[in-house]
Amino acid sequence: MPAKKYHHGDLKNALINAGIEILSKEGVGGLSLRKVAKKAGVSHSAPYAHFPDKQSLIAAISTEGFNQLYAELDAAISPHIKNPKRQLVEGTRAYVQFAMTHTDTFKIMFSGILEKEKEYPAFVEISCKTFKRVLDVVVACQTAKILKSGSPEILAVSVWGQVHGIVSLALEGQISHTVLEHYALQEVVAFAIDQMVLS
Amino acid sequence: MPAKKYHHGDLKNALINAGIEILSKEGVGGLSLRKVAKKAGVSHSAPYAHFPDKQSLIAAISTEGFNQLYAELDAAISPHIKNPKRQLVEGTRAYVQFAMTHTDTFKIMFSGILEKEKEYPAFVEISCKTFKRVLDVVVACQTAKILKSGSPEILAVSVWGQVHGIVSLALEGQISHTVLEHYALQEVVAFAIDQMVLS
DNA sequence: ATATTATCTTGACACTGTCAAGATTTTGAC
DNA sequence: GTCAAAATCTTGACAGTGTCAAGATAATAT
Repeated sequence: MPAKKYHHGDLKNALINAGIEILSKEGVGGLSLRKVAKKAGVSHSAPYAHFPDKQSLIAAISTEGFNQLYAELDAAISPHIKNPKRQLVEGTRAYVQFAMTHTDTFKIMFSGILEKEKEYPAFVEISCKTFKRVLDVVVACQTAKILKSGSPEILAVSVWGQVHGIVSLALEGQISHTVLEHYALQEVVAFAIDQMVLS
Repeated sequence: MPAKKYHHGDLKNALINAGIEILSKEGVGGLSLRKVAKKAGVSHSAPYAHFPDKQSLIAAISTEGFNQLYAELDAAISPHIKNPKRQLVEGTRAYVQFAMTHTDTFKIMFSGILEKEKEYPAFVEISCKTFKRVLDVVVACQTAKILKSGSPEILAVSVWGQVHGIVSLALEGQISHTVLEHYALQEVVAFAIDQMVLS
């Protein structure tokens, strides 16, 4: 860390990381461009040299979140090339783990705070890449007769939606105490996935 | 509509309705207390006589949304007392329909914009009541051997999460074009639910 | 070395949520 | 019915926000 120069050197990434940090400490509501700028040690308008507007910074943070999610998913799945069922189980476990560990990043990625996601190519790319990874696992499970045959895309959406929905409801406090007091979220999701598995 | 008096008469509900209207026209990002006040024809501070803060108005709007969701769910389910499977099918259809028709109300209900939902008793009540309604259907399906036996609460969470997750992903544009171009959202959800049904 | 570009600062603007002080109306106690 | 208290609404102010314009500074290219 050199002393503060006029030019920051890597402000763009510094802003993204400052944003992620604020997000985890103050939540989505506490995330402002000016706070991010201050945390990065620059003036309140400096971010505009790197992001055309706040939405664009949010897109960058979300993209970074997706990159991390993909990495964790892949790390959980890859060791089990020969075992489709464990791919499914460990993948969903990693997804739930990510959501619980990086709650607010997860929210900003999926809760519609980012309004025109299609306008951010990097976001679309990693988002599609992630879905493709899910698709791979689903196809592997289909050929192993662990999941029903049929359109793999729809089935992948079903599986992802299943996990995503339960996690989302839990994060919003919509899942009744009687459930979450007796079972950990991971168990609930595992149960749900088990519901879809054949035999 | 009487001419404008100093006292509005039913400002609280007028504010809620103005909020819902703004929500549907400008989305979550366009919802501000001052716009709501203007639309209701009062000064920018008038809302504070009825809501302690913006979160509280959002809670009221969300509560109203849940009331409507419950009503539509119930209307779709009740006609089929003797047929648990149709209860399940028509209930999910109504849920998807609600989300597609009142997209931004749905978002404000479930996307964590409301930060401390537990502090709003009316919200908690209708939210629990809705879950109970889902639970009823699930139990009926279990006794009819249409859904697996086991903890009905977890199963209800699974079913609700399944539908909710797919709908949420679709609303956020996270479901690939190749899926949503060839199948309507209702079909995708129906497929997913069919996946859980026995036989 | 100089011109161009990228980066950053300062200052301003309209908009936001929120509060305080006061005006107006309704309600309740007698 | 009168009058005090409470509820409702307005006006004015404040700090914080996203965003833009103008200018300062540094890096790059010619």
